[in-house]
Amino acid sequence: MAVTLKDVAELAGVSTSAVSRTFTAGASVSEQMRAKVQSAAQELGYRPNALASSLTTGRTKLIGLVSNNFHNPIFLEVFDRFTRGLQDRGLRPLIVNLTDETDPRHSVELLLQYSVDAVIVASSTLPPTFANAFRRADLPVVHTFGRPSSTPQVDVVGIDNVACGALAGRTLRARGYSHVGFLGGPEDATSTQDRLYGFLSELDGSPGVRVTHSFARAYSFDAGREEMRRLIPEGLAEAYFCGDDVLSIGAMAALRGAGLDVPGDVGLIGLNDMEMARWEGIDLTTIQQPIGEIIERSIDRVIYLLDTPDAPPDVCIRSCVLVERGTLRPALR
Amino acid sequence: MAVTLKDVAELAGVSTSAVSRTFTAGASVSEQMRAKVQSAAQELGYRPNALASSLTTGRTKLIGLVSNNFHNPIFLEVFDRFTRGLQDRGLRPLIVNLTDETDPRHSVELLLQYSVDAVIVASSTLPPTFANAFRRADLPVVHTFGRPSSTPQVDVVGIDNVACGALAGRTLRARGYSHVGFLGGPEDATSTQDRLYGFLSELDGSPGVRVTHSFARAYSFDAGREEMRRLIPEGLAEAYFCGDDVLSIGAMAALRGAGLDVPGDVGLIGLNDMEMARWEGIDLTTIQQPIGEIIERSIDRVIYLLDTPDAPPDVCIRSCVLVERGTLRPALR
DNA sequence: GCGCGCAATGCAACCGGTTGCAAAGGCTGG
DNA sequence: CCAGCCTTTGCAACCGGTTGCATTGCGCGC
Repeated sequence: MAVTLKDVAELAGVSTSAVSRTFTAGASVSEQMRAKVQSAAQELGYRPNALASSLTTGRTKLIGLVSNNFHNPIFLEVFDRFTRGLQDRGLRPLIVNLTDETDPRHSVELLLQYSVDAVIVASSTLPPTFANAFRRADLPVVHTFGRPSSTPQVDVVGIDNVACGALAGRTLRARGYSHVGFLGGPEDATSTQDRLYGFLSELDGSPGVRVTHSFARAYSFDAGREEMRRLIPEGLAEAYFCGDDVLSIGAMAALRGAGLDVPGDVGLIGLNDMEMARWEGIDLTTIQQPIGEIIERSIDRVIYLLDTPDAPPDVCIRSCVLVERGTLRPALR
Repeated sequence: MAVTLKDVAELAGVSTSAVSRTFTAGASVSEQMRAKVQSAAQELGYRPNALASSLTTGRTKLIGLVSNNFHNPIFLEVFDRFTRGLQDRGLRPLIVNLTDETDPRHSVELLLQYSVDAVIVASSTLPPTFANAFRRADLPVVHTFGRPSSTPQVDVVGIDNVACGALAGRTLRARGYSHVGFLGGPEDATSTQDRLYGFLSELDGSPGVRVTHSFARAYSFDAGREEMRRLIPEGLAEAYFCGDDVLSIGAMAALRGAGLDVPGDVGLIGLNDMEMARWEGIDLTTIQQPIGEIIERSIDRVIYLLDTPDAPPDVCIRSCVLVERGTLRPALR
């Protein structure tokens, strides 16, 4: 069995309170006492039980990390940064992998049972209602990659997808493409809807630019490839703004597989700037989402909410920039 | 504040024991009692506190999941399967992201503080001593993707890397390549060493087959690309067995970037068969590791160890098969 | 009608810590 | 030398559950 507070107290010949205080920052303990306790603790190899102490302190330092993006390579980066960022700050991520089968409500109950201190929902495809459910259970929650709102129910950290759509539209227009396409992610995702809206609004009224759009069933390579293969016989646009990078890479594979050149015959622009976008052989022109900043901010915000549970929901939008690589033709001049 | 057992007991007008038993499978409770308690619990929205109960039961249902592979796309699949598999069985993964900076001992202490019931170490690059550290702390541990041993200190589930190396060697020989190369992962990883050993042993004494080898600094795209670029001016082998798929893809990018054709000028064979290996445009011939089976087995084994902590360490080896795609020339005939 | 066995229930101790409160001790200043 | 204050320490209650044990009550057979 594990070494307990009591064992240490006995060995040191002091009360359990003294031992507890030795391991509690800012408690009133004399130097001798601390030394005595620590040597006893050392000798026994004592480690305080974080879960037991959570009972009285009300803090578990456990943070629920909920996502449904376990198939998108970008998630590797997201996940790496979240786990590192949390553990660097003494917090532990408790992962919930949302699959199609799992009932969303179930994840709320689950995280409540483990008394997580807060929840991070990391997904651009989950509806706002999902994050709200945690809020209703009185859990601080941050929706990372969520849709910005002027009347937010929960904290949101993310990007302005409408602006990204517009940026993509502007970029394609500047390249002189006269027929551009939007090859979106799942139609019901808010990120898809917003990007399309921005894209269309930007190009609406641009003389001589025709815009078409369609949707892939998911943010995935296969979905991008399938949708592009479907489009080829129907007649292609000159360039596509794809839902995200992995979708773009799928679309690129379909195009090249059909003997078409990118960017010679068809241009592509993605969104995310995941690591793979830089790979030689892919070299995708894309809109960069500042993942690192978004995640840092999400963690900082979650920590703030721990001490300020009643803080009004805040929305933090980071701006995106174009990363020029090799899948669009050069700008007109 | 959250609803507690006591609140429910009060509302239902029964003892706290009765409420506790209602939520404990196999406890002695009458039907009326259960109904009464459940309706009270329902009314208050009561959820038992898993952490509090762990104090007396000694079970947290938390499983430490430790890895250092957060940059390899294969880990997406591994991670997805582990988190799903565990949660489907009512267990919660507690992630530890091992970075170069973090002291390995720290992760032991951390998981002990959270009283995890067991630990899964998912990595082919961590040394066996790492997993042993958990064992010494009396935690059941399974080393997934670990090196098989005839005198294991901990449970291991994985593949026979020596056999994989041999399979790769046989495959290349059957294709009639007369100069083959091993482009391994990090030299200090046991998986790299074993694959090289199997590869060399298999080809040793094959008349007319010359073998060279070198190592990339990591299992990553960039490392594979770098190493292949370094090899190009030095003179290439006709085909390479690469440390894993992502390394192969990096090597492929370097070759194609240098104007060489795969498999026309240089053949490639990888290991893992990650999702990306199937992508059009990659179409990598590779040795398939049965990830799904390995992970299922790891989880089953961990669950077994929960009830049988003193079970002698067991080694489970799954066999690998060649997946023929488009990066090797056809077999001789 | 009585004794017995069994199922259902409550009491209270306990899991491993934390913390308010009061007592003890040391130090200060007068 | 004493009063008073502050620091240090221990006691005991408590966090939210679980469980061994004793008690109660019921149904049954004779």
